[in-house]
Amino acid sequence: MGLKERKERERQEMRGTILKSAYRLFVDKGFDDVSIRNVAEAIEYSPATIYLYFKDKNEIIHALHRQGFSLLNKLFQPLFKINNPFDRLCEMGRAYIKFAIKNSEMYKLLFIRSEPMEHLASCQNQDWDEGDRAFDALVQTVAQCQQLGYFKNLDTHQFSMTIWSFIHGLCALRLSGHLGRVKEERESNKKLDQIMDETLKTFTLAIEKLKK
Amino acid sequence: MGLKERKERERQEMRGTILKSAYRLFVDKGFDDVSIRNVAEAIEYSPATIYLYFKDKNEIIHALHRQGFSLLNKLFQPLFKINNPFDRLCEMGRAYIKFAIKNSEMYKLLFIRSEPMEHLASCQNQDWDEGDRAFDALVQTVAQCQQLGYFKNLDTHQFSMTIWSFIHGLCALRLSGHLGRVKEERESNKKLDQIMDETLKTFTLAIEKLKK
Amino acid sequence: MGLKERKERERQEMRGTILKSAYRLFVDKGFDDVSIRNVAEAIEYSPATIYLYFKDKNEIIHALHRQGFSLLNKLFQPLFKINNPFDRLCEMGRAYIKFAIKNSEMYKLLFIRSEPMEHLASCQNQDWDEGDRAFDALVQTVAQCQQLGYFKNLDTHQFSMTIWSFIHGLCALRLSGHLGRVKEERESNKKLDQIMDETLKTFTLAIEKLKK
Amino acid sequence: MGLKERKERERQEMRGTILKSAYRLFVDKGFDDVSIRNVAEAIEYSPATIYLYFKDKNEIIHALHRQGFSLLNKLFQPLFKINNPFDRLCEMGRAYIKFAIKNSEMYKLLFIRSEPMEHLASCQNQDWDEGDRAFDALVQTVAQCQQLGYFKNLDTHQFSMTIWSFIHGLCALRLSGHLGRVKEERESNKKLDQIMDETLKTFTLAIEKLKK
DNA sequence: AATGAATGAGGATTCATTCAT
DNA sequence: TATGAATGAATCCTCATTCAT
Repeated sequence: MGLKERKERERQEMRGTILKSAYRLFVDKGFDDVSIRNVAEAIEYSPATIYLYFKDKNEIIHALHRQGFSLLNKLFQPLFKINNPFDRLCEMGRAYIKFAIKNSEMYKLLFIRSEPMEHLASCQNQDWDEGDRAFDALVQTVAQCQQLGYFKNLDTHQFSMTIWSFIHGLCALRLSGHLGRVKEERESNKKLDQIMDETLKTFTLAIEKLKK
Repeated sequence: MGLKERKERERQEMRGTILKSAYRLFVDKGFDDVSIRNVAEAIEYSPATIYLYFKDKNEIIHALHRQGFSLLNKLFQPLFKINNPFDRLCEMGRAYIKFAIKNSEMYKLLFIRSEPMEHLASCQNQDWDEGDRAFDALVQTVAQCQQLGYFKNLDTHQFSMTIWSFIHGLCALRLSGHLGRVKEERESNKKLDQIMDETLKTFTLAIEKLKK
Repeated sequence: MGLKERKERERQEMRGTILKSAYRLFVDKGFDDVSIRNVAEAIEYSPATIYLYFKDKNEIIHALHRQGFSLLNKLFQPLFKINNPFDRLCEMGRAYIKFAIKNSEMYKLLFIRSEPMEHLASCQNQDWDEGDRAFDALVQTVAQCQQLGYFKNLDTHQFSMTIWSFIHGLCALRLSGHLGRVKEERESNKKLDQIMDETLKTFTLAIEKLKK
Repeated sequence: MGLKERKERERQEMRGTILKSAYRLFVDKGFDDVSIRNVAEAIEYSPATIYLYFKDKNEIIHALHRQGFSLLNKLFQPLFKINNPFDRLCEMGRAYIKFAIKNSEMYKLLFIRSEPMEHLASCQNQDWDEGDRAFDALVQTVAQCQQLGYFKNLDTHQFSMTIWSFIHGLCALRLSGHLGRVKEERESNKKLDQIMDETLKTFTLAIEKLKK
């Protein structure tokens, strides 16, 4: 009994070690520098060993994907202490953006690269709790806003999608380098963070007006 | 006289052939499978030949990049026949989305991948007309909307950024595969196009209300 | 126990095989034809395999470099049995020349090509024992000669450098093909070995006179 | 008549242009950056054009080789104004070293690389005036020194070879990077020029003593 | 006289993966 | 459980050279 459990525990620890190392490579060097070899080297094991814990590279990426969403959910959790749902919504937006900037490579993995979602789709596993949970946090908050009169006459789910689209778009433009290339911004020498901040504020201002 | 011109024409044709082939690889196999070797193989030339027409891989990608923006601008142009700026704005959104869906790999190249923008940044060429022109089309239309009383009290440029962020985000979520994974959508078996349509409509509805 | 050692031995054998093969390519085709590909082909392994034993091409060259110096030192060692330092000096010269002629490509690697020294300089490793040892053998012998009254009033180190310069120059001219092109030698149909011998003798004769 | 001559003159001018460009590449970027392509690019002609003036790359290198020797001879010429042959000998040494340092890549071509001499040997052309002339300058000066009592009882030709060997060796060690790696020099932080200077002085001092 | 077009061969590396041990 | 050994397939890119025009 105990032996089997210990084995299993050790196995999970090793998986953890591998993922941690892969994650660091991600953050430090970017997506393309996460190779089985590099990961193995970093944890001072042989590449072949990695294959004892993960079927292939996709599985590692997928695991990181799940970790990333888990982290994102953790970031959202404390925001539920904020009672005013509109304030909370704003803070969620800020937290999301902050996450995207601070963990840009991870963000790319979670939301921009299509490989992980394709992998997910190809799995038999139909549900995907972590992803749903993050979006649910948004939907609930939007719903609560509506109870206070915000976003009247707009479908809760649709409007949540709208918000997510906006905020993801803003992050994506930043990470792809487009934000810095817009002529007006370029010429005014604004910092990227400032541009994002102002655009977020504009959006906030706009949707705030949708109150009856 | 004619000889020189013919040579030049042939040269341009060859460049075109290479680009077309590169683009097809894009569409068929994705960004990462566009290699000089692959392109050369596809057009049945030696890899070295490619280098007679393009300095390096970046230049090929950059050329496709420009082609893509040029195409996008062409799609926007006829919309200026629409007199009502708000209607035009809506149509621009639809055209943009349609472009992103129909030419998804191209869209990824234009707006999602960071390589092309990095290349652009590394060039001495400070200006980037095609990109500016596309965004200008949006800014102008927003400005005209404001003259009709839309989006009052919002900065023109900022609000244009907001719109672009939203619509790009929507396209990006679609292309990364996220749109199809949202639980509610999944369960209602909606088609992706429909989801995008509805979300766009919601956004349109929302900003339409920002009229004094 | 034994397994680990066997593995290690096999590893060293493989390294040896690679180096031997690289060396043969050196001798047969010259420095520039030593490529990873060539080496791999010669030992009938894949190029990638080479990288399991050597970090990169430089490391192979460096290893050969060390082997060469090691061999040179071995050739000098028995000469210390010769008690008379001046006689020993002469024999060292002869041995050096013999080495350069017999292992001409190796000599080029050790003393003529600049790549290995550049590699050495780029290493963090400040010391370079094998090289120092070879030169020390010369310096010590010169010092002992001076104790017997040779080379009076000349700085030991400086004079050692002088001797090395001369003898290296002689070898280098031989290996670059200049020795055979000097008109007088050409016309008298002297063999290259003879020319070197006579020049060495002249030098010996000259410095022998520097005795008080 | 005149037409034929003009054509020939133009031909020589073009050869000159090519060589000048090749020479600059040499000096600026080193031996390995002299490629037909690079040369052609530098003079803004097509690579194929080069082949109208030179059979192949070897012929270009050979031509540069001759130019180099011609330059060296030009450097020696004014030294014949110095009446005292021993002084002249010393100055020749200094000039030679200066040339080697200032035009290191050219020096490598002239005296270190074996390709040019191999090419020379493979030509039907048995004589090689420029090379002979440079060495003759040395032999003559040595002979004149001997008439003043220097280097008594030493064969003129042999001793000239000795001197050349020494001085070439010194230059060669410098260019291969060995000079900077000798432990004692390394530790005393001497500049390379200084090391060469001191070694040359020691040699001069030594052979000066060979006077009856 | 000049060249545009073309290429085969080759350069150093890196990768994900497999398999016998 | 772990790994050392191995590789085929890729990557971008450069070269000297030829030949029809």
